[in-house]
Amino acid sequence: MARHAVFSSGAKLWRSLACAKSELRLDLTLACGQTFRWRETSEGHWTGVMGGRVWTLTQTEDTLWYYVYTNHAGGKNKPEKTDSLRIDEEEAQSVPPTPDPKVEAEMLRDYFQLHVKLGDLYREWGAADCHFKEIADIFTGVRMLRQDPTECLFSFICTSNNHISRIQGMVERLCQALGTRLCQLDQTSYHDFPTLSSLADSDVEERLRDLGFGYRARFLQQSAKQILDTHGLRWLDGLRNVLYLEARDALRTLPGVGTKVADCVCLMALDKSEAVPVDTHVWQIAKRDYKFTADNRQKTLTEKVHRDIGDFFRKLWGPYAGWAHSVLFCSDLKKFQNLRGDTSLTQSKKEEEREGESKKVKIKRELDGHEKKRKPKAERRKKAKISVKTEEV
DNA sequence: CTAGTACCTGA
DNA sequence: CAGGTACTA
Repeated sequence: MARHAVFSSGAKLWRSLACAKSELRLDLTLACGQTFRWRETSEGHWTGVMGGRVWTLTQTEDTLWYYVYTNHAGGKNKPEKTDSLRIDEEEAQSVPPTPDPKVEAEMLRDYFQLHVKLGDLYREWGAADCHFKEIADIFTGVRMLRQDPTECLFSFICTSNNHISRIQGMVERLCQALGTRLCQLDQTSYHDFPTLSSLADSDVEERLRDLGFGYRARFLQQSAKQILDTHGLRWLDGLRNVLYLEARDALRTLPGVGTKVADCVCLMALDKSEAVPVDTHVWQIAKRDYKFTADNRQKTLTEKVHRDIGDFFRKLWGPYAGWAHSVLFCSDLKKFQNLRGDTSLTQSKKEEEREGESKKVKIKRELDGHEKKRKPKAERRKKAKISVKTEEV
């Protein structure tokens, strides 16, 4: 049976890419909640599915090492159930992985967006924001992935009212139930992310409910169906070519996709580096570390708070605000607190300040205050027929 | 535009 | 309650 590749016992089977740890930290980038598809299969080794292939990644100080698995699950590599005719046109998309070092290196460069010089950005953010500077030296190399739009969207529909560990399990079950099987390594089988048409099948809601998806099961199936019925297979990918706010509004017409999820997909899959996903957690960060106070002490995360916090961070960090946000987000995750040294002390000091609730510094924000009025979701549906030029391939 | 509430499930 | 969204007052 095939095993997970380990660098120390077969280094010559691996390929490499020059990439400093300051530009990319696999552990932080792959486990900070932007993707739910990678696992640390042995120390420092991360295994997952990307671009229809199974990879194991590891890194040394100046090098990113990768191993691509070629052995398929032989014969029965279809999803458990396929009763859709539309499958065929999609299968053309998932290229059978013929090993090609050039292609694979390029896939990685694209996935990790290595053309973006993270070190330079860190310096800029640190110069503009002293709190960021405190964090930056420890949480280096937190990089935005360029994920597949379909995978990103449907993964994040699962995140509502939910926590990371459970989301990971759900996404795994989703792929297992509806995705093409790629290979098996040790006891683990790896599946591709389901296609839109397999997600749109009418029995999907019930199947996913049985798998513990709760009310999100309906959202997943309905969103897939709505995309195929009213826009088409390539629509999501096409949103990479339109402006941030247009893509965001388009996504929000889908069931189960609100402001937060739309911003996640914009940032993580649609090349909108300025998108800042605001959840309760980010709101806490804004209040605690940036003394951000909404004008009238909002109780809930309203549309206005979303916009104000997003604008605040964009003004502070600039056009890559979404990337900077992910660094702070990562640094605040419980599972990474062990990395903090001295800063955790200043951190707990800040906690105390928050308890005290004594001094509130109002931050001035210029509000353009002109947002288009929104219709109820059901009505918006048809209108979202924004024609989008699909990407030339 | 804000506030409240239901929605699945498992800690 | 948890990294929300949809619907209603």
